[in-house]
Amino acid sequence: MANKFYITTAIDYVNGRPHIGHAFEKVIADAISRYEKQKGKDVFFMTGVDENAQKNVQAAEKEGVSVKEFIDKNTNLFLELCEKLNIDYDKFVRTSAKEHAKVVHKILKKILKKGDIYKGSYEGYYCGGCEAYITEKDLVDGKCPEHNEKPKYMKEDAYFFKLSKYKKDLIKFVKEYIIPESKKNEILSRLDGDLRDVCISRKGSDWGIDFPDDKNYKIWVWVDALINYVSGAEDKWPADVHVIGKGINWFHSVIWPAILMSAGYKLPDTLLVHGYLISGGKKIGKSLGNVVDPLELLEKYDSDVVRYALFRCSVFDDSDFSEDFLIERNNNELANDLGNLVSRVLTLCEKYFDGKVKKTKDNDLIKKLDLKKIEKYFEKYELHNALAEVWKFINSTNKYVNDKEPWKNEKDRDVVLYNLLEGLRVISILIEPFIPESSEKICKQLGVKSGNLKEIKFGIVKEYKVKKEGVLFKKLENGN
RNA sequence: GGCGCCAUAGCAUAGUCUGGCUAAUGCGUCGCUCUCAUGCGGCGAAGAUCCCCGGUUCAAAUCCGGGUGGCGCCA
Repeated sequence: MANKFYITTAIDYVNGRPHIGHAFEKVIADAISRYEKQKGKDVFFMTGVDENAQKNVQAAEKEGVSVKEFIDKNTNLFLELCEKLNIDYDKFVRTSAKEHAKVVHKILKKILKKGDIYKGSYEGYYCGGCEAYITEKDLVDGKCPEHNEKPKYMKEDAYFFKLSKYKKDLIKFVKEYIIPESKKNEILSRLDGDLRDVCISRKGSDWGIDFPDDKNYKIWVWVDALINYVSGAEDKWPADVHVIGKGINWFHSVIWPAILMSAGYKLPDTLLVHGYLISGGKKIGKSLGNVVDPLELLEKYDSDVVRYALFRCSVFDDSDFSEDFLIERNNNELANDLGNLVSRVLTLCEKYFDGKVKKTKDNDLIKKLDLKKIEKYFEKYELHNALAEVWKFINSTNKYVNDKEPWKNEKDRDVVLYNLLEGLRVISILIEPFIPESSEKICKQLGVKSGNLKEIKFGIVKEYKVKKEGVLFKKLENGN
């Protein structure tokens, strides 16, 4: 199984429509997944939704529909998002599935057997938005700062998980687990302090998974949700990469590994913590009126255009994202740099050789590609840097056309054009993880099959028979 | 309140760990230029007290101390 690669995204709450951050996360995982496939790995890519959260119940009540109806409707929107974004996932999990509950029970029973769960009582403020207890000192004006709602004061008997027991093991594990460094340090500094046991049961709800052997309680939704990574693909476990947003770092960095340690499961290899997309320097939120709806974007723009704009954001740092940003990237980079390059090369081939270009020697174009650097960026999951490096080669190729002036220099025109076609073929491979549809379109016009990483070298195609087919990227009007 | 991160042209960033040529790149602006191409490509120019004050050093964007401003994490 050395060749297997199991990657997941977080599972999304379905208490509302998908927002642009969901799209960002899926696209990151998709690019990694596609790249690993190009490397020849046996990839399994899982994404999905968390349907057992209490906030789904509240949101459904607000709309006056049944919970089931409500989550089905919203889950469909997340499925639609994946489809329109061209997310090449292998499985879409839903935590309302029966098999999921079975695995949750299986794992909880193992933890019970290990003696890591005990009954105690809990007293404190509970925020429905966080679905967690928060301490009094964190309240701002008596409200949860994250969700801007008043937490309820609760006192109840509850089941606790002996998280504190795993402190030492967690510190050791986390050092090799979290990317990037800054997010790792945040967790390490928290682990450096007191690590309290965590309450893992909830009373007074009829939504969610029953606690094993005690129907008075439901399992805390976070425990339930995390186990999706195992229940959704038991034969694929452990995961190679979990892709998550920075808001749920603690649950994935500490609680999740501790559950696995206790239950005697293997641990995941890497936790990739990405940043948030922001707008005008501010967090995107309904109250600020700066929400970017990915499904609306995908109505207006091709999936590759949306994907490309997302990849131009830093994976780890918060980045500004807006429709104007997308339009600019489309016009300057997709249309002018890449689209125009494909167009000019193919026109030259058709004009001078009727589209037929034979293999020649003397390659000087591909030398300008720094593949090692791109691979290095991918290994570190710095997708934005990998993409920038790919674009450098696209720009070098444009410069090569200018320098060689094949419309003027007849004598080595065939050599220059063969080099350019090989360059386009290599580009089609390099851009595939990011903008797969465009990659496919380029291959089609070149008359070749889409390639893998091993085929990034000069002289693979003996003769090209190319056919130009329209433009790759249309220019977009601003503010339409 | 505790711990941590950041501050570089109009904008977005690299460079800081391992101090050293006229501080780099992209967008934007301006100029020149090609004509194969999607009014596109290529070349060039202008534009920065590298947040402030002080220290270490032959030499500081880089290291140290203090200040200011912004951000993150805190069960």
